[in-house]
Amino acid sequence: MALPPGMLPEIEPVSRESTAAVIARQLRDAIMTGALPPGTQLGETELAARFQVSRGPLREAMQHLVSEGLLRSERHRGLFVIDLEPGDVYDIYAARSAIERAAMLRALRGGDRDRIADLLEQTVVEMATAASEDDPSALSTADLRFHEALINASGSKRLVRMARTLLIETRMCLTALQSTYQRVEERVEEHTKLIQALRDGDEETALALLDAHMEDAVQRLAPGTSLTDGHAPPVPGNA
Amino acid sequence: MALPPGMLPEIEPVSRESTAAVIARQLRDAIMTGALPPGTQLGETELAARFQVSRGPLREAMQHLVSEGLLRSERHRGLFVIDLEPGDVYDIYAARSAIERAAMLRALRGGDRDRIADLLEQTVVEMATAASEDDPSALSTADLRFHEALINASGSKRLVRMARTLLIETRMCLTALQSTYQRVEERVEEHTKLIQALRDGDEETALALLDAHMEDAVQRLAPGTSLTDGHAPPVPGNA
DNA sequence: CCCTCTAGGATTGTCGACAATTTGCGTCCC
DNA sequence: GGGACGCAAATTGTCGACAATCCTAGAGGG
Repeated sequence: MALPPGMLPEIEPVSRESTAAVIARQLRDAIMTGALPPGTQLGETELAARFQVSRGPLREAMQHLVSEGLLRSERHRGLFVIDLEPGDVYDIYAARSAIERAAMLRALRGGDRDRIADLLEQTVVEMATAASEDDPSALSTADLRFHEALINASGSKRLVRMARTLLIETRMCLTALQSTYQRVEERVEEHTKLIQALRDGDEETALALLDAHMEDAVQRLAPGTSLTDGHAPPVPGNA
Repeated sequence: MALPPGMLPEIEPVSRESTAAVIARQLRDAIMTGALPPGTQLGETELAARFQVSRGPLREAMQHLVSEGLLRSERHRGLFVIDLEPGDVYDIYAARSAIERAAMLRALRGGDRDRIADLLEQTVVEMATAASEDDPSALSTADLRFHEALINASGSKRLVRMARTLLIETRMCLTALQSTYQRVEERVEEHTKLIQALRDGDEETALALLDAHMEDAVQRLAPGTSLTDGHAPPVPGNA
């Protein structure tokens, strides 16, 4: 170990990521941003040619996305990008509400409230920047990064893992219904208030704001449904 | 459609499940029950021979289990059954608490409280039977089935999906620390009270009982940690 | 005696080809 | 003209072999 530590940061093996992981990430992004619209069929042969790999690694990537819930697989038929029905929007936000509530609780009680608040504020700055530049896509990305950061801050491996798919699905929702969104100032403001409550250690307010945040989103994306009262989703595409 | 409906129930194609899914399920069970102890290395070649399939479908099954979090994959090294550290126990129950709280809320507000309560009571009967026969393994299985039923009753695809891995990990915990468990009557009683609160629609009591149930389990499995106050897990194996 | 380098074995990663299944269309019979 | 049957194309499922990578053990040199 002749090299002093800290000199060459992040010098990692040329291929630190498996081929399948790279492909999965690319497809994830494509699905998330809407480049691959819901319902499209993904042919293995075609994709293998596009990525210049064999069908083996590609299948692996696809299966990963299937188990994440982004693709649905029909045996001997093909793989399709999931399409989100109104019932799914309800379901996604109900699940997110559960996860983020838990994450917030752990952040509140975990100790480093100020450090976490600082991290979150960073993403709000990104939101504000995107808002001032009138870039809805970047705004949604920053929004999601806020929630991702909150969940990461919880320090729970499993909350993080479970949230990954949910946040991607959320992004799909936002992409699909980008236009019908609220005033950007309001959207930024909601997050700012959330951070303040966290910084103050005000559990009741923080959880209430979080619930309201989710409730707002659900009512905007799937009008007529509600998280708090157990009102049935319009299209119950659930098990 | 000459056949009257309801006559031949569940007549499905001979092989409705993919090969990989069958293998994955078998391995899942083996891991869950402790037949494959934590830390075991799973060689692809060896397993492929045991299951009499090629490495293709087998790899697919393995990758599925990896993404579920039951196996950990070290590139070019092999696949290993995860071993749960005390910090993981904390993490598992924190996540379960979040999921089951949400499921309980939806069950409470969803409508069919009595129907759900009946379903749950069925699993408690299983628990009582296992208890009277002094079969700890069956008791744990029934216990898990209670919670699985609760989450299924929520009607949320995503809660169900996220809970699957958690319940398997819970089973691993119970298997590993089977002996140090509480009085069986108490264990059955806790679930019974939970059902009663659900049937009554008493949200406050139901949620409090659920929290207490989780807190009890965590303190038994990982003494010194607590879910409710944010007390740090002893071995923070988290990100 | 310790460190380094090298060769061996074993395991995973990748590939191309073959087999099984499904779907859609064309044809034939009624 | 309507319906059922059967064929063919396309796609997924499966397989065995080859290549790349990593750990281990041993010899050699300092």
